[in-house]
Amino acid sequence: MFNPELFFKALGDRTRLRLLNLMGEQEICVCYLVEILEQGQPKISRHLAYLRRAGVVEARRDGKWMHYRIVMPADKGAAQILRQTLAWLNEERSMQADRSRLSKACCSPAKYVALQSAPLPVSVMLESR
Amino acid sequence: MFNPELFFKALGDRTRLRLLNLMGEQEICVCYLVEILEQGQPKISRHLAYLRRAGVVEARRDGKWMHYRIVMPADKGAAQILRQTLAWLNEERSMQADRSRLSKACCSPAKYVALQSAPLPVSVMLESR
DNA sequence: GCAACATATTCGTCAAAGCGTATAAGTGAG
DNA sequence: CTCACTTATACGCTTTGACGAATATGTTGC
Repeated sequence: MFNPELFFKALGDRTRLRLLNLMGEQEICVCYLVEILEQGQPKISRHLAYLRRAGVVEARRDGKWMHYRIVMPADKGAAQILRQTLAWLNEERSMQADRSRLSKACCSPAKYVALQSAPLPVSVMLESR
Repeated sequence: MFNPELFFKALGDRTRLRLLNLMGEQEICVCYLVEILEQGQPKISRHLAYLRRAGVVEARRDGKWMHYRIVMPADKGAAQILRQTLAWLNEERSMQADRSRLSKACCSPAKYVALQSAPLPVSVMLESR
């Protein structure tokens, strides 16, 4: 029982698309999202809540931090469209720029005052072992 | 230069999804849309205008009548998502019911007072030759 | 317990969008 | 030109949603 209207409403906002783009395949901490998008923390939080209500993302608590990840809808059709959308975003220059900034931030979090003690995304942690 | 936000906003409304579902692969007259959805004519017209602004449909005038059809966006990613969305809608019971009512209305437009002289969809015209 | 930190929610305001009613615009028939 | 018909738009109203600022909630360490 999936609701297409709610699903597409969730995708109909630039900030939310940018968030989904940054989550991509991997879980990511809210503090990175705030830092990369350069938008107020409450704004990011509200959009994440919207995405969660729409069933597009899930959250996991890790001490003080919250990690968000994309969750593929049980509905096959919705899942396929979501995957397609992520691939589509991948081709946009501004979305590529966001991901590029994320990589940089992960490599040297000390440069970003707000990220000095932030937990790295899983993929970066694996790479740096 | 396609705008994902606008595109998804266009898909984020139940009435518009129903309209797209009815247009499917074929052009269709506004009067049928009004009749099948059982919604006020101005409402339908407004949603069609929204879809047109978003670049998802195009209109063709035919005397007093206006025929709308889905137009695949030039952007490859958007086109693919739109196609998948239509296929997804195809699986919904309520959407199937809409299409079923459309077929019935086309077969016996006389039953629908408002459709007595309405132009048939192209595919029905071909079948009835 | 408290203080510091990360995140979520509330509040007030504003713009966007949905709706029904009424009306305008475009077309064809007479 | 006028009337009948189809579709589009304007108007007023209500709801939704986006935003920043302030505040609340939840966690860790002391």
